[in-house]
Amino acid sequence: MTDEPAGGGRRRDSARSRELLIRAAGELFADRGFDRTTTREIGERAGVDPALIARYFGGKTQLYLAAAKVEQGEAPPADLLVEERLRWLLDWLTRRGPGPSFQSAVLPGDSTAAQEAAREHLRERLVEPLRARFAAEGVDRADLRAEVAAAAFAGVVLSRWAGAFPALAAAELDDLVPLLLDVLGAVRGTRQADD
Amino acid sequence: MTDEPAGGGRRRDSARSRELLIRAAGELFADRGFDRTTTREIGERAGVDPALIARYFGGKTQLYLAAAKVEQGEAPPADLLVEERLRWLLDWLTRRGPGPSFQSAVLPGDSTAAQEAAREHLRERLVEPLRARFAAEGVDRADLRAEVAAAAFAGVVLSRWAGAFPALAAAELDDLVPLLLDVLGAVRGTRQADD
DNA sequence: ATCTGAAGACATCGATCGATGACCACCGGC
DNA sequence: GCCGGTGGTCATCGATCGATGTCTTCAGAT
Repeated sequence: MTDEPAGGGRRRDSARSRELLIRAAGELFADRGFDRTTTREIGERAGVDPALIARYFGGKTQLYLAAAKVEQGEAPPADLLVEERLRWLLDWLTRRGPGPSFQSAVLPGDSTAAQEAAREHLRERLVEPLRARFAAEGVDRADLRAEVAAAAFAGVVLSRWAGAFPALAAAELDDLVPLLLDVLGAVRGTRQADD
Repeated sequence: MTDEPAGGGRRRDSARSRELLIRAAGELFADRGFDRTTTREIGERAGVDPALIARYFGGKTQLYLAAAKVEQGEAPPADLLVEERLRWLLDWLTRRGPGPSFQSAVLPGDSTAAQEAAREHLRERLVEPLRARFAAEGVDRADLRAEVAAAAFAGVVLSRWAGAFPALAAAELDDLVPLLLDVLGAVRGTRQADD
């Protein structure tokens, strides 16, 4: 938190090491997911000995939880059907990577503790705002519609990051946002289009 | 290929072992993905020694490719905007699991050979029919729209299988199909709705 | 100057996984 | 009734990864 008044940067600083580990872990988890990220990679990127992960956090899983908590502070809940929110979230995800929250939605059987935390995170941030909106709009099956929209959004975000679809990966935000607004909005039922 | 005329079931039959391995591998890969499936699991489920995987196929990756080829024969390309096609595919995926084809769309960096084969499979089966349809309908950016629809569909299918979203996981096909038709169709642009 | 506890570096363990190769059992042909 | 080849079993290797424990180094109090 507080910068060190003594100049030159101190060499022995557990708080700083902790922070470096959390930052590196957040980036790597966001990029590769939980399983495919090794503690050795995290340590290397952070410039910190991987053994300190066990020392400071208790293990890889707890480090993940700590990183997820930090990430949660950065990304508030967002109603995907509000253009500026959608754009901001999409931009944030494009720069930072989708993170294990999204991957957890889509993959069976991550390490259970991390898995459940990530899914809860996702439900709070994405599904619940949509569900509340649909319920307020009087749409039936608000929960199902909200979940379908969130799942579709997750699919698009993850595919875009993974690079499986060339045009999607290369698409500009300005092209993607209106397209996604259409798609996600259609979860209410295009046929009757109550708006 | 040819069934054994000598009754009682033969005990030494490499063709049958191969087939059992492919079937078990297809199920497990579909359920857990490539990385999270071990050759030991495959062997156990198939009732065949895992060492035979290397013998008959050359390795886990080649076994995956063989299983994917079989799966490809079962699931022909499908235009997601045709209700019966969508329903059939959704039902097939619900029973069998999404398979690594879908997971590959969404995850960065599987084992490269398998990864690329799975993605190619997906592009042929899902994206191309949609792209052709959109192009025929005169919609601009047909490729991007087709990829967004495929990505969204992948997200829904994977989430449903993974069970992250309770209402989605519990939803009946009859409720899901019309909802998905709306969502995927909206990729053409709800606002101007050229239909 | 000395002592002490925290911070960090290093070696290594135990488990897992894919793959390999040696070995055994059976079947058909001569 | 030996014999060769095929199908199958088994022990084990090498690599990877998370975790643990020990040793060293340094900062600050006395």
